[in-house]
Amino acid sequence: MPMDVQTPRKASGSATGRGRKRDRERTRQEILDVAFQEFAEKGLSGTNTDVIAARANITKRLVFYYFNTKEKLFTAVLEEAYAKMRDAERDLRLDELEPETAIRTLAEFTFDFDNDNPEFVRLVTIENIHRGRHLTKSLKARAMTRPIIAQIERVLARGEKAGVIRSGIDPVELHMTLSSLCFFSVANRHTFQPQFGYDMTSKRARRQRRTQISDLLWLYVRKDA
Amino acid sequence: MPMDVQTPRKASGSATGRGRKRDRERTRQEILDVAFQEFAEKGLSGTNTDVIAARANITKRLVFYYFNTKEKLFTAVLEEAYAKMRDAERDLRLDELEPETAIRTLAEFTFDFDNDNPEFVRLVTIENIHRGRHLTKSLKARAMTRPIIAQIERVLARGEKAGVIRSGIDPVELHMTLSSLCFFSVANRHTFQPQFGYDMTSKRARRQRRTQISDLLWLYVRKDA
DNA sequence: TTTTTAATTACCTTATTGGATAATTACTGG
DNA sequence: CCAGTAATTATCCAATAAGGTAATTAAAAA
Repeated sequence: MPMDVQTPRKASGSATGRGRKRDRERTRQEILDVAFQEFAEKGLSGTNTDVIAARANITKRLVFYYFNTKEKLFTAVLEEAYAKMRDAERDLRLDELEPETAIRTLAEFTFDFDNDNPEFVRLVTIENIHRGRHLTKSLKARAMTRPIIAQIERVLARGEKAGVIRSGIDPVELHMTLSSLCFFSVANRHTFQPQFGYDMTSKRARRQRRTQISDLLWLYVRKDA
Repeated sequence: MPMDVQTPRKASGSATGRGRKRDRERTRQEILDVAFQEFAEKGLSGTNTDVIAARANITKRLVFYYFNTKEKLFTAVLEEAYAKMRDAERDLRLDELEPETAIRTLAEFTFDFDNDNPEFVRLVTIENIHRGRHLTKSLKARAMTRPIIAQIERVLARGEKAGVIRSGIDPVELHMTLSSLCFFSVANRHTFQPQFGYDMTSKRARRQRRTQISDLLWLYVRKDA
């Protein structure tokens, strides 16, 4: 059921009345923003390019003018979304924290990010349904993950040296464990809730889960007494 | 790109030549089986009912004759898939195992189930993209989960009494933690691999992850020395 | 056998939707 | 201020696909 398709840009905010200033970057970005929402909401085949155009107050032709195909638009949306997350990760500055705090900060950050950005989680989920074929093709993917893995590596090394973290932990494995726990709490809430009566969106459940995951992650890496 | 749509049932296996015996249950089941594969592969909007019909060697009309709408067919597929998993869970017989073995068996079972049934994982993922609206409507969902939660509860109680498991563990929370870890390793492998260079499908990685999860789960519930 | 019921098919209809063609018009550099 | 470039629109199209109508035929009941 497509929503009502408005005519392009009549009274659009800052515009001059009929048609606004031509601005390549702005138009491109508006398409990306709307497409992000639409793809996250409806998936790849579920998304209608007409609707994207309408919501961005432009003609459909423009969408293809800038992105050529629906798939390429999806790829661009995906890349931008990942880039935002990796940027946020980079600002974490785990190196300045003592090991336990660093691990817990990482856990809480990841949990908060996923919970605050369910559209991002949905987008990643959708990309997995498509077997990651867009991300694989794009392949700036690998480079982007290096910083976070490197940060984790350094925390583990410091903690080991300080005698508070056990040895032999694979930073990628750690990251996967953490991602699993955080991602699931957002991605699978809709099937989990009706089955187990556990509403993961409530403030209380969310805080509890956040603590739980932080504890679990620390338990996983810390050196036993 | 729909695959070539064959004409209905000409040389179909056990048939008599032109058209086979009319069998309500068999036809229904064949539709369900094909639909399961198609939905798991292509999602709800990505699936074409023409293709389902062709692969089941029947006319499209029959699909609607038995299931009325595509959505209802999807719901039926989903219900059957869940039922199968819950059945397998029921056969676990955790009550006959000592606490640590029971926890590890549960962990390994869940891991194996998800890894052996990626189509199931995909189907659940797709249902989450649709915000669980089919499962919610069906609502035999809740009843089906009771057995596994009850089993976990009993294991925890026994372990507590025996002094090997700590108190205060919520069985649903435990189940969620385990599901997260296992589900992610299948559901998100396609975005994880190109980003982190970690191939979760290899025999070695799979065995390692399985052990890892079992250890982590036990670490999570066991009573500290 | 005949009648009835229900499984099955052939064919149709209408809405949707990626993407294409071609004209237009707003900026920009000279 | 004018010409060229590039952003933008209006319009079209062919393929797809969910679901419907009505006839047909296999099996069960009588």
